[in-house]
Amino acid sequence: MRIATWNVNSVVARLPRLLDWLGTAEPDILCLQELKTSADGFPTDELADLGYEAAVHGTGRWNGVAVLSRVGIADVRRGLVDEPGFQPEDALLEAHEPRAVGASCGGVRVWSVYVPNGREVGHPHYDYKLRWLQALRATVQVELAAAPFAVLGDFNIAPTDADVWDPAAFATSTHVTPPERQALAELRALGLVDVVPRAMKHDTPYTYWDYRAGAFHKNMGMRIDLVYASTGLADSVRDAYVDRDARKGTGPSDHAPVVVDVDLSPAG
DNA sequence: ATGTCATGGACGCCATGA
Repeated sequence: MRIATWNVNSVVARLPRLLDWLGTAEPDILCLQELKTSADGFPTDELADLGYEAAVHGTGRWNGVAVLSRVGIADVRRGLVDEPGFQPEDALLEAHEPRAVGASCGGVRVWSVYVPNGREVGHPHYDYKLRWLQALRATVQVELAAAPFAVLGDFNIAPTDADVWDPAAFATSTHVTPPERQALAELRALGLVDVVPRAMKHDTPYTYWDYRAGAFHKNMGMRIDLVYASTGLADSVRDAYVDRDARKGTGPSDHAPVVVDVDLSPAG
C-alpha cells in the first residue's frame, strides 16, 4: 500500500498537477493540505474519475485538508478533540479553522493535518500553534487505539537542525523552537515514529522550498511535511521518499509530496 | 535573505497569509 501527503497550496490551482501526479505515483491514500477552498469547490468529480473518494474539511479561502483514498473511506472525523480556535486581534469570536481530518482507509486510520504556521515567536498565532498541537496530541491519544495509524501533513516544524537548510538563518524564527520540537516529541512519546524519507538529491529529504529567491534550485529547504506512524505501521514501511520532481516545472506547489510504501500483509 | 504565489474584494490593484 502506498500512503502519501502533499501540501498542494490550493487544490483548485494545483488540479492539473494533482491529477497528473495521481496518475503516475498512484498512491492508495493521499493526505492533502492547504486546499484553499470549501467542500463545495473541491474537485470531487475529477478525482472520482481516477478512482478516488475524498473526505474533505474546508471552509474557504484559507487552510483546508482532505484524505483521498482508492481503498475505501469510512469513519470520517473533522476537527480535533478540544480544538482551539484562532482569534485575530480585530475579531470578537475565535474561529475554528479546517486543519485536521481523519478517516479509515483500507485498514489504516489516517489523519491529514495542517498545523498553524505560528508567524513569529511571541505572536498570538504562535501560542495558537502550541495550543493546537496539544489538541492534536489529545486526539492522537484517542485515535491511536485504531492501529495501524498515522498522522501525516504539514507540521510547520523542522524536527532537528538537520531539517533546515541553514539553522543560523532560523535563530529567531518559528518552526525550530524548543516548544515546537517538544510538541513533536510528545506526539512520538504516545507511540509514533517519524518516518524519515530517504534523501534524493543533496543528501537532504527536504519537503518545502520558498517560491522566492530561487530557493528550490539552491536547496534552501526544510523538512516540515512529516509522517508520524504507529510503531506497527512504521515496522511495515518498505520505502519512503520525497517526490522532488513534483516541485519542478510549471506551476508547482511550494511543497513536494512525501511517499511511503508499506507492506501490510501478515508475512510482510 | 526575501527575487513568489494564491485568494478574494472592489477592479484592473491591494490586502492577507504563507
